[in-house]
Parts: sequence; C-alpha cells; structure tokens
Amino acid sequence: MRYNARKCNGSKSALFLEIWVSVTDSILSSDSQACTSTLKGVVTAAGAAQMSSADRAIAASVAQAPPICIVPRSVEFLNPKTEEGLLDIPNSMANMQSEFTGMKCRVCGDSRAGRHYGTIACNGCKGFFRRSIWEQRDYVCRFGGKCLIVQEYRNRCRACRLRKCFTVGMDARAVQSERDKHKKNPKDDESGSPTYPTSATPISIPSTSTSQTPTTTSFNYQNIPGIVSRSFSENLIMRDQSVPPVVEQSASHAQSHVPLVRYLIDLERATDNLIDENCDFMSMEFDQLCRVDVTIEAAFRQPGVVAKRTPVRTFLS
Amino acid sequence: MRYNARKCNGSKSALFLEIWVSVTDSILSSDSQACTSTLKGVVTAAGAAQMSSADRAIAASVAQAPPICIVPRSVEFLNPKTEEGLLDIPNSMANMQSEFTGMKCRVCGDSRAGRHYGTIACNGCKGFFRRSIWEQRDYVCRFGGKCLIVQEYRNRCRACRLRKCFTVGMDARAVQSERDKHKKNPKDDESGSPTYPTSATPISIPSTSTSQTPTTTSFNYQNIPGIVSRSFSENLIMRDQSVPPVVEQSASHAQSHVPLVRYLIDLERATDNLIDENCDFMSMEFDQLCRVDVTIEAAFRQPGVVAKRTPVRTFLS
DNA sequence: GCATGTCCATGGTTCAAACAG
DNA sequence: ACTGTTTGAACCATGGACATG
Ligand SMILES: [Zn+2]
Ligand SMILES: [Zn+2]
Ligand SMILES: [Zn+2]
Ligand SMILES: [Zn+2]
Repeated sequence: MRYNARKCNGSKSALFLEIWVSVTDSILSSDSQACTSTLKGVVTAAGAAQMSSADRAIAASVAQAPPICIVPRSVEFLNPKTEEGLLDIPNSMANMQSEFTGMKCRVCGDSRAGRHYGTIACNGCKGFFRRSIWEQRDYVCRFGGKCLIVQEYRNRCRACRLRKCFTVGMDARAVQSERDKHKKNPKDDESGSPTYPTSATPISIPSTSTSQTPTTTSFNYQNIPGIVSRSFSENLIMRDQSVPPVVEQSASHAQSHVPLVRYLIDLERATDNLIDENCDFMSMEFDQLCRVDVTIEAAFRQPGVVAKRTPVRTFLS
Repeated sequence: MRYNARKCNGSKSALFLEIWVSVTDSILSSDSQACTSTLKGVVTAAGAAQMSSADRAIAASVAQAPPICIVPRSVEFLNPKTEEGLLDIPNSMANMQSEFTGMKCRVCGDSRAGRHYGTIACNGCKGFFRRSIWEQRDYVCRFGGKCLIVQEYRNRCRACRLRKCFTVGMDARAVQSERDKHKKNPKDDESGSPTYPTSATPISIPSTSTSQTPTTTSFNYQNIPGIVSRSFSENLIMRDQSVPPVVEQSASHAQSHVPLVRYLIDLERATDNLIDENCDFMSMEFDQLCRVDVTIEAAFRQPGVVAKRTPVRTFLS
C-alpha cells in the first residue's frame, strides 16, 4: 500500500491526500465494476458517475444522512486476474495486430488496442486511465455528461472518457504503483538528492516502511498536525458508532479538508469494526485476497489490495 | 444539442457560428479522422495543399462536379508521425536547445524552434498555425502577397505567414482537435447556467447573438443580407436534389463569398437529405450522437455534435 | 509473450501582455 | 481610454515506443 500524492506536472503543485472510504462492495457481486462512492457533486477518478442506482443510493445515504448507519454487509474481494469481463476477449488473437483482429478500444474505438486493465483499450486510454487513477483526477463534464467518446475526439471531455473507461470495465485495481524510474544517466547517488523532480512522477507517496526521503513531489502527511499521523491506522480505536455529520463543502477551499478528514477517520473506525459473516477467513482464497503480508499501515494507504474502496480526497490547496 | 458558442480565452468573448459542410462520414464508421475539403483555387487554413491525393480527389469532386454525389465512406486516418517531411530533421539534436543545434524556425527563423506540425517551427508559428487551422482563418495580404517572414516582423502579415507555414511543410492534419480544458480555479460557481456557453468549439465564425464587432478576420454572417440569417437553419427546405455549380473564384476578393455561401446553402440542403444506411438510428450510440436535446439552430451551429462533418468556410476580406 | 510501468517528443492549454479598432 | 483580439512563453497532458517482471 502506499499513499499517493503527486505533484502535478510542473510547478503548479497541488498535493493530495488520498483517503479511502470503504463503503460498499457486496462480495458476490457479479459485475466487475468497481464499486465507488463519492461525495455529493464530486466526480472522481473512481468513476462515481458509473455507479449503479443501488450504489448511488448507498453512497448518497453515506454522504448525506449523518449520522451514518453502517450496515454490515459482505465485502467484495475480486481477483483482478479472473474478472469475467475479459473472458470474452479472444485470446487466440492476442498475438496478432489488433488492426487485423478487429479488436477495438472499448473506450474510444481506436483500432490499435490490446488488453489493458481488464478490458480492451488503446494506448491512449490505457495511459489516461492510469494517470487518472494515480492522480485521482477530478473531471467535470462541461457538456452535460453524455459525451460520446470516439477516437479522434477522445480528449475533448476527460470526465466522460474516464466514465467510459469504467463503463467498459477498466479496473482501477489493475493499476499498479509506480516503479523505479529508468535512469538514463546513471550518475546519481541516490542519497541526498530528491530524485525525480521530473514530470513523470506519479502519485505514489513514499511508504514509511521503506522510503526515507520523501521528495518534494510527495505529500508528507505527517506535516498535517492532528489530522493523520504516521501510526494513524494502528491507533484507530472504535470509540462509538456515531459518525460526525458530513460537512457540505465545495472541495475547493483549502481548509475544508479538516472536517472531512475527521469524518473519514471516524468512518474508517466504524468500517474497520465490521465483520463479514459470510466470509471464510480460513480459506485459501481469503488468505490470498487478504495479502496479509502487508502491514495495517500499508493497508490503510492502499486499501485496494485488501478490499474495494473508493478513493476520496481532500484538497490541500 | 448544445450550441457551441465559445468564448475565446478568458475575457475575450466572441461567439462563433460554425458552418460545416457535411460531406462524408458514416456515423458509425470505424475510422475517425475528419477529412477536409476545399474549393478549387482557394488556399485556406485547412491546408488544402496538405491533403493527400485521395482527399484531394474527393474534395475536388465535391467542389467541382455538381450535382454532388456524396458517398458515405470511411475516412482515413493519417498518422502524423509518418510524414516524410520530418525525416530530414535531426532527431539526435532534439533534446538539445535549439539555439545550440542551429535549428531555426522554418517560417520565421526564430532560433528557439522545435518540431511542430511536420516541420521545425517556433512557439509563435506553432500557435499561429494551430489557431489559423482551428478557426479556418482567411487572411489577405495587403502588400501584394510577397512579404518576407522574419522573426521580428512575423506578425506584420498573417496571410504571408500562414502561406509560409504551408510552404515549409506544416501539416494541417497534425493539428488535432481541441481538448478538454484544464481546471484552473475550482472556485467558480457555474450553477447559474446549465447551458454551456463556454465550450470546445474549433473552427468557428462569430455568431449573431453576441459578437457585435466582428474583426477583419471574423465573419459576421448577419452582415450579409439575404445570405444567412439567424433562423437560417430552421428555414432550410429541401427543394430539389440539384446543387448549383461551383463558382470559380479567387477567394481573395471581398465579395467573392456571396456565391460561395449560396453554394454552401444548397450543399447543406443536399447533404441533409442523405442517410447513412449503415447507421442504426435507434441505437443508443446514435442517440448519444444525436443529442436531440439541442435545437436545430444549435445543430446547425455545431453539426459536429450530430454527425461528422467537414468544416468549410466562407471567405471575407 | 504479455501486461504492467516509464520515457519523452509533441500535441494542446493558459493567460499576461501586446496589439488593433 | 477603452474593449475585445491575438500573440507566444510557460505549462500541462497525451500516447507511441520502450523497459521491466
Ligand atoms: Zn481508446
Ligand atoms: Zn462530457
Ligand atoms: Zn516562427
Ligand atoms: Zn503579405
């Protein structure tokens, strides 16, 4: 797990703290679409706009009707490798050029497509999806949210393109973290220099367990006194079931994150106490899914490796 | 539908009326590159000189052989990366500063130049070319058409600058469509208008509704009595299938637009009657394309939301 | 071979300043 | 002086080519 902050390309720095809210996720849900939740009016890279009406209702109840009544329900664990959406993709044609197999990007229709993130997508949509997930981008459609995504105009509306990505089954959990950079110049000692001031640094925030030198592009969450601390997840204590009301906010005010974060902390407390009665904790499958080789802190930072969760973020100016 | 009046950057408001000529483009065509057409003898920002021979032939047939026989076809998508013009550009020097590589803008000679649109150009000429293509600008030289384009005087004559752009190999096909806007300040309450007066509308001509002071490079169609009126689109009537012959013209005369506009009106009539047999008009996709929630006038102003069309422009001084 | 992530040239966007009427 | 337009340097983002496991 990691937590993800990334300095958006260039000098306009905007640090983001991701906080994920575990909300939904029926375990045996057949559709491979990641369940998402959202705050009212906010469309996120998690594809909130793609929610089913049921999900929407749940999210709405969570977001709008405090105190939240959290009902224990099954938690969904989907193996990213076995999603059904891919079964209809002809594997035999995989080694052929997609132009000849007729495989088209399911997002934009580009004929040069291949398997990516659980669906068939072109390079452009693949990259777009990964960047959107990494940076937790917030897009807003300026045209009413019904834009048709076709190849030559796929960049016209990022909100609808991302929504389409989710619609055709792109799985955010298939998006991995960033890897070590390919250094072209093997010059550097990696000690002192904050290594990558370059543009291609995605959102990964150094984990405390490994990275010791957070770069300028990373968000040191310890710098937010009283909000989240290093051992935050370990120190979570279930105090009561009440959850503070959701604060209506425009997500654009620099200070608005404080109540939101507090709300999320309490929400995290509440959900952490939930136990899925239907889940066989001793099963091999659960063991694999659980990935017990990650720390609790890591699980907090990247809950996606443990369960489906919906990213929510706060805006820190 | 919506109509795409777009406010050009920032405070500079100008509404544009797009006039497109529907020529090809089966809606569900797999390829998606818009093709360009042109009228004979007219050098436009659309880059007629850059068209492939196939495009040229089609455009010629459209422009010269009335009554027009418009055949729905798939449009070819040309890869901007493969054009030959760039092969002689030293790639190895690409990562160096152009001031030191000796690469100069092939349009104006500016030493800060890089690869753009199939040639080597500076930022200024790059932007100038893109804007000219997008807005289908038509410039007329006031000095005889032989202006020398040098860096410090490159803004003196737009006509000759654009011509030079084509001369040095700038490729209009490398100009892509407008993209989504970057969110600058999330503070805006755009609650007031559910409509979208600001939108991504390339290739535009000022509309009647707002622009009161057309510039020399803009075409206020209201000022042309009897040619196009505000309710023009609603009044279109299919009278017959014949299309008046194209009027030979030099495009540089101020009054030459009159027959052209008349031609376009009739062309519009003709093409509006065409039906793509391969299109499932009941499909969801078509429904999205159709955007029946827009008015006819809006559809006329931005036919791109209804179907693929090829922009054609009228010429004014 | 495959599906990840990375690189980076080159596309578009921004917006203050210059410009034109 | 004023308003709207155009310019272009700085910036953001895309996606093809490639590395990685
Ligand atoms: Zn695509
Ligand atoms: Zn949209
Ligand atoms: Zn130049
Ligand atoms: Zn001139």
